[in-house]
Formats: sequence, C-alpha cells, structure tokens
Amino acid sequence: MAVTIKDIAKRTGLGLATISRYLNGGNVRPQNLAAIEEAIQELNYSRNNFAHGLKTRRSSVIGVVLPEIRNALFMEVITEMEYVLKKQGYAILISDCHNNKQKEMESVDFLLSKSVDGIVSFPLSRSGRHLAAALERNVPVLLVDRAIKQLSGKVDAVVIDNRRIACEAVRHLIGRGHRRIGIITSSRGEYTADERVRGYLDALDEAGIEPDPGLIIRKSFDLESGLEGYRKLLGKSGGVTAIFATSHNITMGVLMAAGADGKRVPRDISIVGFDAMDWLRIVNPPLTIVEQPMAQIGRLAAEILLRRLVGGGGEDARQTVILPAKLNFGASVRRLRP
Amino acid sequence: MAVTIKDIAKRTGLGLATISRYLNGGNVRPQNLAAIEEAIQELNYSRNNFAHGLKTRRSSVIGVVLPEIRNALFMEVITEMEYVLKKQGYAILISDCHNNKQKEMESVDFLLSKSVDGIVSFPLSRSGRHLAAALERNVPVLLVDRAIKQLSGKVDAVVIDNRRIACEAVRHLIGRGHRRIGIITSSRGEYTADERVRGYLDALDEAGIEPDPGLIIRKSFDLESGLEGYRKLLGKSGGVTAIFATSHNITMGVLMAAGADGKRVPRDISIVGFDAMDWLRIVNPPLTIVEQPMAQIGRLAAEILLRRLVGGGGEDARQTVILPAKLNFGASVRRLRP
DNA sequence: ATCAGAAACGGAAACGTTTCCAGTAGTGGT
DNA sequence: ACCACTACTGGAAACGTTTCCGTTTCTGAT
Repeated sequence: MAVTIKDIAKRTGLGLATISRYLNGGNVRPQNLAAIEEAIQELNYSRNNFAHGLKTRRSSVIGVVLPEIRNALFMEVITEMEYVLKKQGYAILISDCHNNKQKEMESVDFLLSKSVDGIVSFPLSRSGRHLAAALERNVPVLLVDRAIKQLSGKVDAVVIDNRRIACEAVRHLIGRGHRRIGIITSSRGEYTADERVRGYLDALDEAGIEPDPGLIIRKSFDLESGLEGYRKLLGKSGGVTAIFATSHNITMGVLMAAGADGKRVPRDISIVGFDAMDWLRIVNPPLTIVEQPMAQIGRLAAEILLRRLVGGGGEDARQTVILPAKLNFGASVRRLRP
Repeated sequence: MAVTIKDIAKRTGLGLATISRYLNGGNVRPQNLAAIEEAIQELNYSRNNFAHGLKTRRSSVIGVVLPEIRNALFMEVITEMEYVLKKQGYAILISDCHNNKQKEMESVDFLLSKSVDGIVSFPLSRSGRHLAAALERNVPVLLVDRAIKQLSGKVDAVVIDNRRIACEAVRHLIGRGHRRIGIITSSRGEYTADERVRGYLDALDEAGIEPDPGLIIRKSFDLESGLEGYRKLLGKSGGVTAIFATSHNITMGVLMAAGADGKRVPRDISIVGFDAMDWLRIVNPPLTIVEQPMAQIGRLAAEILLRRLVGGGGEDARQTVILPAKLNFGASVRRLRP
C-alpha cells in the first residue's frame, strides 16, 4: 500500500542501493538524482521508520523521565530541549513517574522498550538504580537538576550551582541585617536540598553567625512543606525575621501561610523565594527570588546528548555541567536597623 | 549482539513461530510455555521494537501537537492522558509548535514520520489543514480544547461547554447587580473565544441588558491582552464594574493591571477568571473562577483514542464530547446595591 | 486400540530498509 | 585509442519479527 523504495527504484529504473544511497546523502549522478527526486515527489514517498530502524538500530527518539509532567519548571527545560533536538530530527517521548521511584524504574524500561536512543532523567531515585538498564544497553543517559554521585563518570549531568546561589541569597538577607533566618527545604540526602543547606551554612559561617539547627526545616519540596515550615519557624522561641524558601512550591506555601497568618511581606517577615514563575509578577510586593536558567539547562542538555549520539557512543569523558543561577531582587526583604 | 527470538527458539528447541505466538498471547503447551519463559528470563530477551513495527505497522506511540509545552493547562490534560495511555502500552511523543501555524503543520509531518499510531492536537489552525496528512494516512486524530467544523465527522474531539459556562459566569455577575460587564477574550474566529462571547451575550440577553460592543475586548488569550483589556475597559466612558477574563493568562493580566492601578478586588472592580491554577490559592481575595475539568478531558481523550486504535480504525462515527466546566465561587465579585 | 477433530507446531516468506561487494561506467593522462 | 583509476551502480544478504499454511501431536469418544 504505502510507497516504498522499491517503487522509486522501479519508476526510475535504478537499483535499490542507489535510492538508499541518495536518501542517506551519498553521491549519485546528477541525472539520476533528478529522476529520484522527481519520483519521490510524484509518488509522495516517505521512508519507513521501522525498516530504517531495524537496520540502523537508531530511532532518533529521546526518552524523558520526570517526576511529574505538571511541574512548570521541568516543562520550561523540556521546551528548549525539544526545540534543539527537533532541529536535529529527534523527537521526545515523555514518561511521567508521578513522584514514585518504582514507576521511575518502570518508566526507564518502558522507554527502552520503545527503543529510544538516549534518556534524559530528572531523577527521583538517589542511587540512580533506575538507570541501570539503560547503561547496560549503552543508551546514553543525561541527568538534569540533580547529580548522582554513584553515576558520575557514567552519565552526563546538567545542574545549577545550588550551593553558591543559596549562599548568595542568605548573604543578601544577612546584609540587610537579618540574623535569625529560617530555611525550608527537602529532606536530607536530596541532592539539591543538601547543596542549598550547605550554601545557607556557608553564608552564616562567613558572617560568624552560629547556625540554629531549629531553623533548618527539612521536609520536602512541596507546598505543604512551605505551609508547615512557616508555622514551625514562626512558632520557635525567638522566631525568625526571614525565610529562605528553596523551591517554587515551598515559596508558594510560605506566601500562603504568611497571608493566612495576617503577616505582611516584608514588614513582618522577609522572604527569599526560589524559581520565579509567571504568576510571581502578580504578587505584591515583588519577590526577591532565585531564578534558575531553565532554557539554558534545556539547551545544554540537548546539545550534550546530541554530541553523545552522533559521537557514536561517547569517546570523551562524561561531564557534569554546573550552571550559575541568579538572584533577582524584589522588595520582599526588609532592611533591619542594627 | 542483542538477544532475539531466534536465540529463544534455539535454547528451547522450539520454532520461531511458536515463540512469536507465545509473545503475542497465543496458545502454547504448558511445558513449552515454561521453557520459553525460562529462556526469556535467562537470556533477558526483549522484543525488538523495529522488527515488530515493521510487520505489524503499529508503534504504540501517540503523537501530541500543542501550541506550547510551557502551558500548565495543557500539561494537566497530558498528565492524565499519558497515565491512561501508558497502561495500555502507548507512549506519547510531544511536539511543540510554539504558537506557530507553520510549525504546527510541520509537527504533524514530523510525528507521522516517527510513525505514530494516532495524533492528539490542541489545534492552533482554525481550518484543521495541518491534519490533512494524518487523515490521508488514516491515522486517527483527536482534537482537544477546540473543535473544528471542517473536520467534524472525520475526527474525534473533546471540548468543554464554553458557551454555557460563560453564560453562567456572566449570569452570576448580573445576579450580583452588575450591568456594565466587560469581557476580554481572543480574536474572532477562535472557537473557544467565540463560544465564550456567545455565552456572555446569552446572559445579557436573558437579563434584558443591551450589549455594549465596546465592552467586548477581543485580542488574544495572553497576558498582554489581560493588561491591555483592563486598561481599555476602565478607560471607557461609564467604565465597567466587572470583568470576565476568559483565559488563565488574561486573568493573570487583569489582576496585574488592577494591582498596578491601585484598584482593590472586589471593592473597586469585580472579576471572574478562567482556569484555576495552584497559584490562585495565594491571591487574596480568592477568585471566582471557571474551572475546566482538565484531568477528565485527558482521560476521555485517551479512552476515545484507544477505542479507535484497537477498534481497527474506527467503525463507529467520530464523536465530539462536550464536557461541563464549573464555576468556583470565591470572593472577587462584589454585590452591588440596586 | 482406533480414529476424527482440535490444538499446537515449524518452515518459509514476507515487511522495507541498509550495506557489502563485485561489477560497470565514466575520467584524465599518455 | 588505450589504460589505470575513480565514481557510481545494483544484486543480494542481512536486520528481527509476524503470519500463512501444511504438518504433527494431542484429546477423548468409540
């Protein structure tokens, strides 16, 4: 039914091999070239993807595993990634693991069963075990957002400099006279959370402030943690004058809790948030917030992966690229008098 | 290198056909069944996707074309869709057309070139021309969010009852004593915008209010339209006491503009928004807002598409499912004294 | 035991490419 | 006009499945 290379061969009187060579950019005599192009046009030929893959063992499809599709941050990365990959003929297959490690592992298997040429993972698992099947089959893997120590040398990764930007954020608070600064973040062992806490401690240390373990709230990166973290911090004896919210959802939670609490920002409480999204343009006052270079992460991820794919499987060493994030100054941090 | 059906045949002493039959759920003698399973386990066999597709001409992959990945509304739909499809072994390939009709058409070709079994389109093009190639090849198409008249009978669609919910929203405003009600929406010819305007007019008509064309601002569904629409409406002689913002971004824009204008909601201006997202839980007062059943749309879309796919290409007539949306009552609409 | 009918089986031919390799047609130097 | 050389060409064999169809094996009724 569908038109094949054979039909083109028949119509042009050429051999299969010649048509195939033409399709793959080989050299063909000018008159034949014209004939082939005419036939392809006329018969509306398009290459059969399955047969092509069967021979070449390449699908030009990249699999993406992520904790949840409905997370605008990730999608920002993927937008750019898709853009770069598509230009090179690669499509992306998305698998949502609904924040579930078991499903994360299944997702990788699922993508492999669809014969993806590479996998991009926004990892949930801290061990990276979910990627074992991919590595076994020599399918290149690239981590985004979180690095995994056990996998270093085996996979590429693109992350931001969490520690430095966290330090910078807290330094800003200290510079404005804050001493009792709370941080709300995810649990111990979570790469980005750990790094951000280290940055927080760096800044305190720099300023000679003794850290109060009670001001470090470690739960998870979700909205509830923001709500609960806020309540815990404000309930402390001595309280806090500022909060560093280390994720988009935590930031949202803290703002909600403060609003419900009748506290005004920055008059009653200063806030530095994380991950600026569109809606933040509405809140008043504008938030001082850490902004991650999502598009750049996506572009870089795509480029690195492409290099692996055309490079024939990776001669040069796997790399972890650390990108700088940026602190956007709003008006959510009050200057305290000394 | 990779282990094939042949290896399984060799190890078990059975024929290729038997193995294949086993893999496809055919009947196999118990002892052979055990042997095959053991061999598959032992050799870690997995079916070659390309060869399988070459014979069956099915990829178990669905293509999704959408105006932009970074639109949380769409992703809400896709989350559910992906969930349902994955359970049946289908993966989804995403193509972002960046709000560009040319790219939308290319996206369809691109997806077809990856041999998807079906296409879900959140259409941009009003004519549906971009789907011609898919229909030609008998690839089932399903429209989400917007129906396309020219395609009715040829494709399935899942949309919400825009007209009715818009009417309900405006009726609510009228019930609270509002007479000068502005609506901000996308340009003429845009399916959802047209429907929502019709609903708006229905409600005015019901109440015997003469519509003022100056209060119908038609631009696009983006944030800028919200900003600009707000300014236009407030600048009118007579002004407006309420605004119906007919998209998520317009809602955001109106809120921004009102905030910048120093107007308080609902004291100075009443607002009914569209598309409740997480961040709206933060804004104060809570918004009265139209909520679309995104998850339900996604689930239904997936189910309908699956029916087409297993049904062997569609005996029963193509359908357009119209889902009800819901008006959530917040505190952004003031009751005016008569 | 026998036999018909059903159930399971295996060989072989597809599916539409790519690629190896031997062969043929062109090139330019003498 | 010849030769050596290069540039193209086409036949045929893969790639790993599924499926048709003619055979073999099993089942249970006699």
